[in-house]
Amino acid sequence: MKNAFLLEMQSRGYLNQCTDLHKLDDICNNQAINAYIGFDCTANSLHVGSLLQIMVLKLMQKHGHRPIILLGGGTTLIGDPSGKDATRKILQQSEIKKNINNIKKVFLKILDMSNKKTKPIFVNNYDWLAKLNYIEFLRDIGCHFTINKMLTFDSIKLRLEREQSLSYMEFNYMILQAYDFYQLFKTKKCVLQIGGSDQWGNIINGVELIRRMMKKDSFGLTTPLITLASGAKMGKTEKGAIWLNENLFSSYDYWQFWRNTDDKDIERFLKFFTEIDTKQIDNLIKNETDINKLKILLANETTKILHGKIAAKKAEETAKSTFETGGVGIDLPEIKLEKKDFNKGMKVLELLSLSKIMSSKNEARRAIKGNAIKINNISLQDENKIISIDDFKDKILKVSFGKKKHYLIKII
RNA sequence: GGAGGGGUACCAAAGCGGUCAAAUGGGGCGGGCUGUAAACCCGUUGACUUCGGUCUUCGAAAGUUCGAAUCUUUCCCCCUCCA
Repeated sequence: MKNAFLLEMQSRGYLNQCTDLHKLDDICNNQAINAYIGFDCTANSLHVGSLLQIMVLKLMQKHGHRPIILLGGGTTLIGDPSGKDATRKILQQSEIKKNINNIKKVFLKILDMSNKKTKPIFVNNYDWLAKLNYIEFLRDIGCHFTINKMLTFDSIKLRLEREQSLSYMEFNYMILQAYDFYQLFKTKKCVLQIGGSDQWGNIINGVELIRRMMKKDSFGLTTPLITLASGAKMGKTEKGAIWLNENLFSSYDYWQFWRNTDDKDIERFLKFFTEIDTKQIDNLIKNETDINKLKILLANETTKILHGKIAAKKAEETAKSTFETGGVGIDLPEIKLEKKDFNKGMKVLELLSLSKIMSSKNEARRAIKGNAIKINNISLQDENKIISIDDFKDKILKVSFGKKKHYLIKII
């Protein structure tokens, strides 16, 4: 392999499987290619679980190739059964549209929009899928798929083996995705589809379909599934989702997320999620004795990519003043309350629940009993304490829950 | 369509008339140790409370009972086998 793009894919650990790496290598050496990745639009933001794919798109741009971003308004209506035990909830179209708009913002921030040659193309498969005629589709496309083979794909097989029901609607998902690739191949000269390793089946179906329909070569490539050192999937879980959209997850929290990376993950993550040269990363890993410095580097670089330099700097400084000197950082979440509420003083329980720091008074009580609440860095023992104006310094009250969550209550 | 099994908290799963706001495990959150790490140990995990209690919750509704997650009826949903 000699193509710079693919070599870097490899050295960063982005390569998992490819339909024909040698041929793809040749093609990439001779021309700039268009490649696509499809993103699921069930939520109104992507989370870090999708970040690796986005980094791949960014890397393509770096090497002069053009990314195509498929925001699947059509397929989201169906729901990919890959890796799922149960049918997803069915979304309304209007909701999907909203999601797409919001998700798109992240790409505009991360990817380079200025270079005409590599400027990403956004497509929505609703545009072609919605127009399909059922009978025609079955005759033209459906005839290329055998049930025998479809049943052998993991997305289907696992679901059936676990005796979970699979609707006919979901069963069709892989055909639609194959059709997407075929469309993009035909209309956008897209020769490569990239996806997570769970997409392998869906991807090779597309490659097959293109071969059958057009007698032409196309390629599929998957990235590895990233698991955390703890074994958990990255970015998931209902409560702890690490959203990429800033309105759902602040740049400071994002910085903190990376700062708290497991020691064992640090090398992989530097390669996956930053643009630092891989040789330089190897050096850092070898020579840096303070792993926390690497974590800060990781946090800075990742935050820079998503939220920009200034946000990264602010987050770093806030972390410094909050964790190292116990002070007050500018980037800490601010909660504004009115002055008149404090005229007669306010019970801490009231304050904690009203400010949404705690979701209920009971929870606040429990936290106080568990020694988890600090007011202006002083551990709070008395759940009946009354907070008055005098407790504020320069109209600001610092409230901490645990060691890591700090809030500023501001009087207005 | 016929026969059987089942729906319990974030998830898995016990309970099968009162001692059940519901065992246990996982997850979450917090505390300790540390390095804002891991591992480990401990606590906590429905809401409100004047801390005495009060209210809501075991698929839904109605009923039996002094008393129901537990019994009865109807309905909804899921699974297995047969057609």
